[in-house]
Amino acid sequence: MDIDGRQGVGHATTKRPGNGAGNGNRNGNGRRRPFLTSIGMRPTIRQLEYLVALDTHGHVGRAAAACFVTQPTLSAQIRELEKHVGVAVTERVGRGIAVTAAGRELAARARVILQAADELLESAHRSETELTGPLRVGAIPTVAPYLLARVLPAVRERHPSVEVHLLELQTTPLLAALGAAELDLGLMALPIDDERFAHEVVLVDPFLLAMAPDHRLANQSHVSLRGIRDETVLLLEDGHCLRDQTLEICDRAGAGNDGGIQGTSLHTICQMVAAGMGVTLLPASARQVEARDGTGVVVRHFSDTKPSREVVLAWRKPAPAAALYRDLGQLMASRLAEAA
Amino acid sequence: MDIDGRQGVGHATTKRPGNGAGNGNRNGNGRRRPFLTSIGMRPTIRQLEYLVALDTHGHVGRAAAACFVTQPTLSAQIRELEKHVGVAVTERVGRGIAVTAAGRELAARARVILQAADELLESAHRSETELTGPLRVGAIPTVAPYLLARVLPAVRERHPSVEVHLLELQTTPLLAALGAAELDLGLMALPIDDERFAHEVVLVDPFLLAMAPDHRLANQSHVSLRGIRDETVLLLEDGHCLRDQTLEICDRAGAGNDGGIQGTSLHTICQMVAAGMGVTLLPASARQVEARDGTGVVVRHFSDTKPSREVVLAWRKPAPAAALYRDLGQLMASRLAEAA
DNA sequence: GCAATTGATAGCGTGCCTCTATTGGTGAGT
DNA sequence: ACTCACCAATAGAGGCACGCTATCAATTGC
Repeated sequence: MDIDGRQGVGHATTKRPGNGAGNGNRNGNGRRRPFLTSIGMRPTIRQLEYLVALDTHGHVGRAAAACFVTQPTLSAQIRELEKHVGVAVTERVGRGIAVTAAGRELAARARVILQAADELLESAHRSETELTGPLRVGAIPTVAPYLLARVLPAVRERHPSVEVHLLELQTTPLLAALGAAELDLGLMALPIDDERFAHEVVLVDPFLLAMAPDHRLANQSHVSLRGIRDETVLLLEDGHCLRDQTLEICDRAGAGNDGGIQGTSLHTICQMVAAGMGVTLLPASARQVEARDGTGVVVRHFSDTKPSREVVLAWRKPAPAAALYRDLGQLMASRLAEAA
Repeated sequence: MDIDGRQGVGHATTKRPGNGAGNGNRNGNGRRRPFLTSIGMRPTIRQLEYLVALDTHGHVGRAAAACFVTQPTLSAQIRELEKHVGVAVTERVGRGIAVTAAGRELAARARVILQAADELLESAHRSETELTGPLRVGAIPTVAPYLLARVLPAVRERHPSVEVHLLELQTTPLLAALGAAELDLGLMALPIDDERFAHEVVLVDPFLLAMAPDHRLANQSHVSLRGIRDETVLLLEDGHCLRDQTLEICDRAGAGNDGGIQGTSLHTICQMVAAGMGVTLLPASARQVEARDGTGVVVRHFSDTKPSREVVLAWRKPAPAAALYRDLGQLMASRLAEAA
């Protein structure tokens, strides 16, 4: 269905039944509405309602009463519809009327259309308290693999008729897409230095120190931040916010980092850790996936400071569904909290 | 979908966006249109077109141009739609707009509706040259079992999108139903003494004399009409036009008929004939079914006069599809002719 | 910072939809 | 056979809503 497409439906002589068209066929640009276009050539919803009522009651007067209009009104609109579609839908029989076979066919189709219109209204009404339709969600790569599986069920449950489209993007392009309304929601980490966006914290995600099981720090139950000063801390490649957060923490720990080794994903980094190439800061949310038994990676909590990142659900402040987004963020937070 | 039914969709505060309602909510009977009814609460087709255009182009100006209206017009209608359905479909982003998730959902539904409306138009257009929809056909019992199977394929072929509803009725109730527009077509035998109906002869159906194989007339290749004077001619029960036609032919042959034995169907009559209870006049159209090998019934042509009935397709003269009906009758006639 | 672009708003005109009142036509009752 | 009741179509008038032009507010790009 291309609203712009001109389809070769005949009937060049018919005039649109439209609603108060002013001068109708011209607009300011001097462009002329071509006939043979699908715009404005369709019957009115109202006419379809009248047709259905007429088919249902088989009686003009009662059909009009059912539509809460007078009999001449319904008669006129039915005649208008007949003229417009080029086929007789009624036939005088005795002192009443009968609906023709073509009319019954059209009425059946009209019922489908009215039904669809009602469902559209219902859907719209649902949209006031519930997310519906295609919801485009962006998630940063260090969050998507670990948290989406845990929060999406909640989304589905709270908003059954939403259709989630996922996109994995790094923070900067994610925010750009969010700002351009190419995305509706972002699942990412603070900070977000942009006044256009609001957010709800869904998880405070502590960093753990990940290392090979035979690492010298592995025999302690906790490690101090200072302990990583002399370690090779493996980093993600540029663009990942997790890289920046890791660098900042290393800086706080007084550890210089040359940034020589870069991994393309957290999973890759962990495999390098398992290979004994170094340690890394692993978000606790990734622990179950990346540091479970058999992965060759173990984690240790930090003893003194508790470095962490805040994972948030973000959206454009003026988004009409902002309230729903915030509720959704809170729901995600509670689900993640009770899972812990 | 009951056009009359009040469905409990909330939104009592919304006002219909309707088209020039005059005083709108009242009609002459003093009846007041209740809120919470589905009548007039639906969005306009036009608004749906605008919404689809907006979703397609993501740009108010271009969407308006695609709809051949000015930008303020489209903007206003979109806002009207938003007010009406109670949900925001656009969101300002930068100097342009974006369609919200709810708006995309509504647009998707709107596309379906517009598509259905286009199909309705196409269907209506087809109805000008082709029968569509539920076609209610009545056939008399002495025609239905023998001719329907031979003419229905032609109907299906010529009018693929018609849905034939069959009813077996005797002539009188058939004409009554046809006159009351409870039927669209009748397949029956002449005469039709009613000026309200037109007809097209589809078959001249000669009467044959049916008898048991060991009957005294069976050894002749042809029988004369006089030959049935002394025979017991089995008759259908009252109400069948075939009974009246048989009686008239017997009268012409000078045969008195007491009408003592009556069969409920032609098939029953033939079984009685096979049992040697008498002879009967059998329409040639029924020959293949009722007098084929193994039925115990044989037929002989009449030698002198050629009595027959005319099977016709009948319809109300003012029926809008009268021309199509006549064409259909001619098609049936040609199909039956080439089958012979 | 200025100009161009985009969408929203204001104000106005036209025409379609709706109404009331009436006519034409059919069917039923006396 | 005539009259009355019923039904749908037609005529005429009015009001609201759609659509237009003109303008403004806001944002982006030079």
